[in-house]
Amino acid sequence: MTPNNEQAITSADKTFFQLRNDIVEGVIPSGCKLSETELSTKYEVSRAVVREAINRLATCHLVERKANVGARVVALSPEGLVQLYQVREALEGMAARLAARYMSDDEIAAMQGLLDSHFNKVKGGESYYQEAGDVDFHYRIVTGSKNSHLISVLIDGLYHLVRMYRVQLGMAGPRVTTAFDEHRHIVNAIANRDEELAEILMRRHILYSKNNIEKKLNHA
Amino acid sequence: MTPNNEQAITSADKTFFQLRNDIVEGVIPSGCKLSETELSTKYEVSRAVVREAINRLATCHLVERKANVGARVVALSPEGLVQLYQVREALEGMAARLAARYMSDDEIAAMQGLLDSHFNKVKGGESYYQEAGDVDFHYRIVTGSKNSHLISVLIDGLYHLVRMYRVQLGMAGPRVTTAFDEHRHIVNAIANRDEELAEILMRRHILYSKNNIEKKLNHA
DNA sequence: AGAGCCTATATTGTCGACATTATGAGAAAA
DNA sequence: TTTTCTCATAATGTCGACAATATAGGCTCT
Repeated sequence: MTPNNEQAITSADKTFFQLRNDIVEGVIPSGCKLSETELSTKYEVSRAVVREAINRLATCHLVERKANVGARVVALSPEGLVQLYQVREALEGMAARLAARYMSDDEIAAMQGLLDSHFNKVKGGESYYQEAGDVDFHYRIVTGSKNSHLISVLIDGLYHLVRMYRVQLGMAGPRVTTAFDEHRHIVNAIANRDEELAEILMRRHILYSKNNIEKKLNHA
Repeated sequence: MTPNNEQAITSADKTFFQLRNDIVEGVIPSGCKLSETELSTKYEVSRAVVREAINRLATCHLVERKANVGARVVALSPEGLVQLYQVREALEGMAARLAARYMSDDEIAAMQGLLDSHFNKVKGGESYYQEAGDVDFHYRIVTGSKNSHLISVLIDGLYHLVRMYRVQLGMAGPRVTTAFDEHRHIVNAIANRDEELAEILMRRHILYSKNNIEKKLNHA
């Protein structure tokens, strides 16, 4: 489960979160049309709140909207995945660089502790912690950048799309231990305040990750 | 003037564009509260369309919205500017890399021609073409990346904020000839299909640009 | 007088109805 | 049979009204 700091206060929030989850998890399949009236009856809210929720989904690139026509859930494609990871590489590379610059010593220590616990769990066979651990790791780096643009684009936007690809392509995925090693090296670079290395390692990490997921996509 | 490919078809579009322009140009000052009822009477549209427009402005980070309270135009700050340029550096660096990979020879030739014409104009003393030329240059690189995420985040989002800083800090700015040289080198790298160099040069170009604008901001 | 509560007011959030636009079925003409 | 025009229908876009919430000002109590 993705870290849930965001809490719904308005009704549109709730609808947005629910819709987003249903789309990411594939409950609402890719390419499906989102009818405002239909959803408003289904979720028992006004069409206005459904409309606002759909607009927000559009800014996340989870749905595509055409004026006077409606909104459809985005189609997943190899090109879309490549483009997504190109942006991730740029943005998370910068995030790692800034994390090396701005994270407090305490934050770094906490992240190291997190990695240790994950390592032990994976070593102990609890492989289902893998994705949560990966998400948590990237999440901390991004927030560690202290850059609100970076944070919002990645956490509010791209990460949900990434997860959508992962879920709908059935990525229970291997690459556990190797990813952990990469995480470890990145954290070390950050702990050493080596901005350059942190960025490079993060970019390579994401490139590997892309290649891994791409392989699966082409075989499916 | 920023390249206007986007055309308003719905009434909410028109209101959004108008509001965005008024905010960027400083007609609606930084930090100002955006009252839905007030704007709806002013622009002679329903509150619903104003609401939608404000929501879109929020996704551009041009206004900040709090539930049950309202929206305010973002405050400009040195930290905000630095963060903005950090993201630009990452994203446009990647855009230059991808432009070197994906732009067609025709597109590159056209961009070289554009630079030539700008160079002649600036040499001829028409320095007021400077900003339009700069915008056009960056615009072409970004679209040349063929990456829809990159394009939307930069062109629909960050560029308006960048322009807001420029306008409201009175950047008629120098740095004309040096920026042209940097542009020239970037285009050369792209023409040579040298992805690595294109990215590095673009990142440095944006760093210089940031330092230049930062200097002005601290003196003001 | 000052602190805390409470009410009045204005703003945002939500709703249902109407207006406008896209789309498909069906009829008429070639 | 195919094409094109028309129109019915269903969706989105827009609107004004009502409900819920935050804020400011005054009032009470100490």
